[in-house]
Amino acid sequence: MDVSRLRIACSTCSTCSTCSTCSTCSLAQLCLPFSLSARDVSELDGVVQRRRTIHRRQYLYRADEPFHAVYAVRSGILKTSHLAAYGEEQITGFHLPGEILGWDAIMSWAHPCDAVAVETASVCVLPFERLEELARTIPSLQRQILRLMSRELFQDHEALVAMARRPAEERVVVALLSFSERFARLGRSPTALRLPMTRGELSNYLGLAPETLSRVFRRLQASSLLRASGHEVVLHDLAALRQLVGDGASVNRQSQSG
Amino acid sequence: MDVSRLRIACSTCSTCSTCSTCSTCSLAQLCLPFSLSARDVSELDGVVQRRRTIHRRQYLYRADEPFHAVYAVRSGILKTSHLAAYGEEQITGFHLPGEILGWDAIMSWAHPCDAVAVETASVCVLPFERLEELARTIPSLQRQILRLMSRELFQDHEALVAMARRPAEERVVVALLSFSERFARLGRSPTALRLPMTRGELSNYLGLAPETLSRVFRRLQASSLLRASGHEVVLHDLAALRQLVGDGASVNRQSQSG
DNA sequence: CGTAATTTTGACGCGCGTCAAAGCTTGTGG
DNA sequence: CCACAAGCTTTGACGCGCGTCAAAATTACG
Repeated sequence: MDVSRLRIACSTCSTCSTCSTCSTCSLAQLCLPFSLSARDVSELDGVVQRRRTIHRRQYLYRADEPFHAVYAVRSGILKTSHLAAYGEEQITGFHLPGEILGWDAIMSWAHPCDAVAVETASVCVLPFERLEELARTIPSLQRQILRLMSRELFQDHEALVAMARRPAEERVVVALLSFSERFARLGRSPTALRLPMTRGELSNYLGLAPETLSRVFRRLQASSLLRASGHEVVLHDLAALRQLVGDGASVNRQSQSG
Repeated sequence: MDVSRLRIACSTCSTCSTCSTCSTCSLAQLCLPFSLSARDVSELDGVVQRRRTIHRRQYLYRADEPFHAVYAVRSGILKTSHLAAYGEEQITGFHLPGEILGWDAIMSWAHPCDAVAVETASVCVLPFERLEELARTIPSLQRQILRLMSRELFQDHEALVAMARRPAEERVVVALLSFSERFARLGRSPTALRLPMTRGELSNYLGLAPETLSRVFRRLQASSLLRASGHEVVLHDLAALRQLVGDGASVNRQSQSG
């Protein structure tokens, strides 16, 4: 799927008129690989007018809250975390600009997890029922919604596989490479990463103790595969890192299309 | 969502004319909580005509095969398994009658995993593009597809949480309780389970060594919480098992609606 | 009924979680 | 702009849960 073929004009993004050139557009994920009629464009535009800003540590939504909308991240990073037994939280995802969260609430019509800003973030509110209606009249939008949910399923399966079979070091590298690719898609550097979440959040996401994550970082640093200081991480050898986790292509085969 | 309100007549299921009374109907998952016009019914019916039988150990589809359809399980159990690094497989799900698999292929238009019959199974082929078309004219079908994918997202997150935070024993019990509920929904006993997969498959699914699973079963048996012999497992005390994993309601809050 | 696959059992070791304490950041108020 | 406090991160010591290996017991299947 060639990103350069995106042709929808999108008024929510102030820095561009066509999504094909603007990788940080909050609606990159909803922008369609096919052209839309002017009418469709204006309707889609109408859906995405409302914005919300969520400051660091604040909730976008909480578990058990009624479901009204999904959210496209415009800037900043959010995390979704589930309550595990007992009291402990488990982070199931970090959500970068251009990504959409909230799909897991459709079934029960309530959010099954908390969504919290890891750093101050801005999101675009996409009222679900309006999106649904619109999807009926715009086939490529319907397809795109299914594609996005499908991708999330795929990614969750990848995460499950990593959790079940990979040792600590590989899990960390898998996560770093995932961030690298997603940042690259946003036009940022794939090697100089700014990870605003705490070590504790990252280790929780990976199913590790913070101490273990720290030790893994130390070891990777000793092998000069990366350099980490605070929230800045520099990956020195992407190829070597990819090789470490036994791949380079297959792990994230799906991640470029969207 | 009251199952008794299901009113769609479904010709693919020979044992009933209305899904409200037939819990084993292969299309239970697609049957809608709202009534449909006679025209809608016949169109939906047309989509689900084709069947496939898959014998034990045979593939329904393989990783990287092009995507054409999702599949509703009519009878038997299938597993979906991903290739992990290196050579090792990781089972990401078991699929019981009434459940639908294949949604994770929409994004890349190719199946990201293998689907194999754990015991001889029969599935209903649901050509995706016809389903998509139909969803445009039947809003409640569109909604239902989104709900099903949403539920799978939710369940994957639950699995992730269990994998990341629960010790071996709890993971096993969580899985057993999940099977119990799903069998119950099919009108089978929630306490006398027939688990056709091998211990190796079950342990793989749980991210454990077969030896560990065996020992966990022995311990649970010693506490007379259950009795396992071969593929037959009898749960003696559902309440105690639920308490063991710190819950009974919240873990599967979403599982009854569908 | 015999051979292969699966399951169980025991012994053992290691990866990673836990605990505790010492650096290091970050943010706030004087 | 510095000082102090609260939180975050790192380090080391230690123990345990679970994976690994090996072999016996059981089951499945031709």
